Amino acid sequence: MRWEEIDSQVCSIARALAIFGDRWTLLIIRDAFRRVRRFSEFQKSLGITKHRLSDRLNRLVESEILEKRMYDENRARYEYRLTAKGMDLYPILMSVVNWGDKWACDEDGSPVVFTHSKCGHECHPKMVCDVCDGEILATEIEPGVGPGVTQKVARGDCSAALGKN
Amino acid sequence: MRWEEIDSQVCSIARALAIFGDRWTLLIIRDAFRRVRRFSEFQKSLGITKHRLSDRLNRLVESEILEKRMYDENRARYEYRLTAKGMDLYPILMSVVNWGDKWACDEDGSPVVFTHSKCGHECHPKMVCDVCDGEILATEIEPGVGPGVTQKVARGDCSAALGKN
DNA sequence: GTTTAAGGTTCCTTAATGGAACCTTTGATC
DNA sequence: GATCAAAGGTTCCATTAAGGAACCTTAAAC
Repeated sequence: MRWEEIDSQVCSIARALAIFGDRWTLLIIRDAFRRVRRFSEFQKSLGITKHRLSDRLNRLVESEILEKRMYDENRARYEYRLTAKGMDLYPILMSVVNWGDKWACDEDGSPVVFTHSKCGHECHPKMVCDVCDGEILATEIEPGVGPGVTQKVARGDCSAALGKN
Repeated sequence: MRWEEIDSQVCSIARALAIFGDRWTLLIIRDAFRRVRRFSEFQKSLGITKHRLSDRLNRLVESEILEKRMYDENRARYEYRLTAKGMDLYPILMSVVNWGDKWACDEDGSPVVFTHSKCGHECHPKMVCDVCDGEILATEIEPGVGPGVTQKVARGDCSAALGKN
């Protein structure tokens, strides 16, 4: 299978990674959350080539994760801002930060700390079950076939074997 | 900057993505959580070429996310299993699933649903503040410079400008 | 003694990336 | 009014990564 075909898998991870699972894209999104908005700012922050940045920004606009907005009519200058779809990527970045802080850090500690303005405290986000509020652990979660598969099988769109994905 | 140099940034996201932020790697980890363990199983599940899979598995073993364990002494057959460091990637995958279910799904719904064995209910993981238990929203989190930067600046290891990263 | 399977490696072609140079429009500078 | 710089790109080319097929090795299976 080619990389471009991975979004044909009936899997939310594969479909999501088809959008932002390549080099640079998540770093661009990280910068967008830091209020980086202009082409040259992204380029400076990332050190990516203009060509590559242009390509990635266009793909993110196509995917509706960023929107391109003109901020200077005379000079046709644009900025890129997160859409609602893009803002929803926040928990992904936070969980990456958490992992990085724990496993990819030097002895000095976390480069960035986060304050939860709602409660006023420095916080370490954690993932919990929306039903019982218990922390999510890999060993306590049992995956099962969902409607995205059963519906297709019922219609004969795909074989039952796809349930694995 | 070259992609291989991104882990030189004083940023947990960059350091983490240097490990698993390329094509295929997170999908391999996804499969590992599904109890895929053998070379041929990964290959079958992903459709990736043997060459590429070999490269990615070796890198994951080097990064101590997977460990290579012999399961047949006679034939020198190995399996790849998640380490503690690898198991800790679970929240990242869950947040990717959540996003994919919401934004990269067809009308049929989620391909996979998750049951929290601890409470017995189907659950949708959410990210909360470990202090006040309120849900984490991008607009309510204020990032600040952490010890990973201030320590380095204090020692003169890097300029104060790095605080941005 | 020929096949088969697991778990790779080698070799070659095609696609993605990195780096530099160049382009266009406007506003500022001399 | 000519020149220069900045934003926001595009073009071109060399290098690196990915995809595909063929091949290798070992031991068990037929």
